[in-house]
Formats: sequence, C-alpha cells, structure tokens
Amino acid sequence: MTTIPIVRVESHWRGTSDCLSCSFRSVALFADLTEEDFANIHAPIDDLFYRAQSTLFREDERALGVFTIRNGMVKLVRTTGDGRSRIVRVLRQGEALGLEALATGSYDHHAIALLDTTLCRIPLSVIHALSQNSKNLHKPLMQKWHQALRQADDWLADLNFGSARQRVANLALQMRDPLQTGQVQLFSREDMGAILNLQQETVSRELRTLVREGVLRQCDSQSRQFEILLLEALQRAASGT
Amino acid sequence: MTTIPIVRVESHWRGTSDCLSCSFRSVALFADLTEEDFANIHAPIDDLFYRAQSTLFREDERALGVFTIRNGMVKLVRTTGDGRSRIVRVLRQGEALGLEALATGSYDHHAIALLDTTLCRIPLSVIHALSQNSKNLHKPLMQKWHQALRQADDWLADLNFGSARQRVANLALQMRDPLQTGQVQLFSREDMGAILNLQQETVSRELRTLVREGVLRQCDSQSRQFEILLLEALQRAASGT
DNA sequence: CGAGCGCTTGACCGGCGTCAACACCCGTGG
DNA sequence: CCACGGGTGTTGACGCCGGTCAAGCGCTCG
Repeated sequence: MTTIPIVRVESHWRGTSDCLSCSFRSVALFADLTEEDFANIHAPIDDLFYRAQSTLFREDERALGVFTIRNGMVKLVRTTGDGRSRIVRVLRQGEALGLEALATGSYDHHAIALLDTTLCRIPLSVIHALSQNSKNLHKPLMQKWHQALRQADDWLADLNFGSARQRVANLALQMRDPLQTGQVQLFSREDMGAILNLQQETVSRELRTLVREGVLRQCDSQSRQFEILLLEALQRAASGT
Repeated sequence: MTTIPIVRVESHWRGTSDCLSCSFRSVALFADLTEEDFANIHAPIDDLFYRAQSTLFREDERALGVFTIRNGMVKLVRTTGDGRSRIVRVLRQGEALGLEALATGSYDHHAIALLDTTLCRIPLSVIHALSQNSKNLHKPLMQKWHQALRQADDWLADLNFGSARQRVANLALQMRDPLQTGQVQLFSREDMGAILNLQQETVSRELRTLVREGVLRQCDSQSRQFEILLLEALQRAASGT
C-alpha cells in the first residue's frame, strides 16, 4: 500500500574513493586486490551520501554499479504481485548491494536509505575488467553473494516465524549496533511491519510491552533508538519460551 | 570408482556424467565451457539418484561438491533458533544447490529429496580448478547465485504474505510443472505448512476449498498431484482480489 | 483384515488485523 | 510567543482468520 517515494534530490557526491587506503577494504569487495590491480582501475569509484528516506536505485533500473555501505542502513524493497511492498532485507556497514547488476545489468529491488548513509559505488565496468584480468576478485565476490543469500534465509527463518512478540524481539536482536552492544536502531513502525509481516499497531504494542517489562529502554523521543536492559529476557522472548 | 564416505541408504550412484553431451548443459553451470576446459576436468562428476525423503546433505556437513538437479525436487531445510524447522526453498530441474560450499566448504541447509531425484555432483576441486584456469565458469556461476537469491526473495515476498488462501494459491502457481502447464506437483501438508508458515489443517482446508470451487482438480489418491482448471481464478486467489 | 499414517473436517478460542480516537513531536506562520 | 496542522506512535474495542485439539476417513502395506 505504501508507494515508493520519489526522492532522489537528497543525495550528493563526496568525491572519489581511494580504495587502497580505505578502512573498509578488509570487509569489502576489494580485500584481496594487489597494487597492480588497483593500477588497472580506470573508472572513478564514487563516494556518495544519501539522506534518510532517499532512493539509491529502483527496481529494473539500468544499473550504474555495485555499492558497498560505509555507514548507515539501506532497505531493499520488493513490490509483490498484489501491489503491496515488502522489505526483503536491511543492509548495514560493510555489506554489498546491487550484486545482481553483475548478472543482469539491472537491479532486483528498490533500495532506500533508512538512515543517513554513505557508500561507495563501483562501476560495473571496473568489476568486469577486474574479473577478466585478475583472480583476486573472484573469492570476495563469491563471499558477498553467499552473505546475501544467508541473510535472505535468516530473514525468512527468524523474522517471519512465530508470534508477533517473537518477531519483534528477533528484529531487536538483529538490529543491535555491532559496536555498541546493547544499543538497538529501529525504524518507523510501518517499516518494521513490512519487515516482520505485521501491522504497525501490533509492532507498536509488542515493542511497548517489552519496554513495560523492562527488557528494553527507549532512548529518544521518536522511539527509534532503544537500549537492551535484559538481554536474557529478550532472547527468551525471541525464542518463544 | 568414486568413494562415497558417508553411506546413505536411499541413494545410489548411476555412473559418471558425460557433461559435454549432457542435455542439461545449456541451463547448468558448464554452459560456457569449451572442449579444452572439459579436457582439464580430472575428478569424476557423479550422476546420483536419491529416493524421495532421503537426505542429500546436512547442515554444517563437510561439502563434497555442488549439485545440479536433472530431475525431481529437493527441499532446503533450516532449523530455527527455537528448534522448529522451516523450508527455505524448493529446487527443481536445472537449479544448482550447495553453492555455499564454494565459499565456506560446508553446507548451509539440510537438503532432502521431495520426490525421487537424479542429480549430478561436481566436486569442489573441479570448480576451483576451472575458475583458476578458465574464465568461462565465472558468468554461469554468478547467474546461479543470482537465481538462488532471487528465488529466496520471491519465497519471502510471495509465499509468506497475505492470507492462507493467497499463500496456498501462490504455492500452486509456483509449483506448476514447467513443461505440462496446468499440472501442479505438491507435497505433504506438513511440508507445505513449513513452506507457507501455516498449519497443515489450514493448508488442507484452503486446498480443498480451491478444489470445491472448481479451480483445481485432484489427480491422484494421495492428493499431491493437481490440475489447474481455472487459471484466472487461481491468480485472483493468489493476489487476494 | 487390521494397523498406521496422512488427509479432511468440525468446534472452539485466542492472537492479530482493523478501525478509530488520542497523544506527542515538530515545523510553520501568525 | 502561541495556534495550528500533519505525521507518527500509542492505546482501546471488536471481529475474524487461522491455530489447536479431536474425531473420522481413506489409503497402503503388512
């Protein structure tokens, strides 16, 4: 029922990336490349900024490149047969998006920033040239495909299973900040509903129940940021025991 | 002369495949290989048969190879945090399974034959050797990854969304025989429940309703085989209108 | 022919969807 | 400074879909 907002104005170009000295390189696609490989990159790798809610790309759009997230969060949205839209994954720091462009030249999802997000965009030509001339891209690329597929399966198995309480608890666990453990970044109730296959009212109720029980604590006025007070209890809620 | 270290009762070896003349080659991983490439394959590619309900491989098992289905159907099962199991995908003719073995050396799911199934198993060593020495495997491999990821997303968006009626209808549409359009191969109600996130009673009820409405016709006594009589009506049921 | 398994059908009830009202935050303009 | 309005989150009331439990049916196979 939600229509994809057409907001592309909210992005800007931050420069071209110096991949060799990038602090994310170890987790990104270029982990194994040599200096020689880098010397053969002839198209600029752009460093981009997108404001929250703005669109990175749309389904079936001709692809400009593959992205790696440096900071922030991106949702992948898919429109179902009956016109409703469903969030099939949320990607965070270090994850790749738009890999399908390598296979088909266009994207399979709408990609929309959930938070202010910075990422770099690697032109398809660069990837194709590198995979022709070097073997060092093959393995990291395969690992990114694998990571994406695993995440898709996790999403299905964990977030679309069990009671509303279980799902919300699982989402909170998944969305823990990888650095500051205990901090959880959530989104609008509508987005959470589109992830968990629940109505926003139900999400709100379950979340509030967890707060009332002292499992979570709300950290901001818009109730997007939470802190886990009782991790054990949250895990029990997630597993339904 | 292949050693099969783990004995599985319900399977047997049918010989080694002659990939060059295989009728599935165009849809399989080896689509683009040259005669020269084939000459460099030094491990046997086994042709295997598995009876319905028998296990191809288990989660976390050390991987022997990547599979391509020649005939039949295989379910990929994942055990959730709370101990229940969920079918994350069903693979059919021409599809690849166990790709994750290329990235990690072990499998991410339990794979169980839903019907009597024949498939060929390509040893990891063959894939690795080919990707070192030839560029012709790269593209088909990426397409298989892409296909798997797309299917995972479809699964989530179509089969885990909407009312029980919509889900069952969608599953019937997905499980149409690619050759004999109109024929639908289904499974036990329990398996269907594990796919659709419904109880078997609910699946049974919705299926029976579709038969009573004249949308489907049951073709066998075990009610696994159906024929679509009113495709339009089934599509309407799937989209919930 | 009987046992056992899987499928079907019925009765009942609880969780979640639906609709609606309200609270709260924020930006805008008077 | 407050008044106003729109957007988002929260809470309540109510009804329905689908889960649960249980009984019965129809295969298939010993």
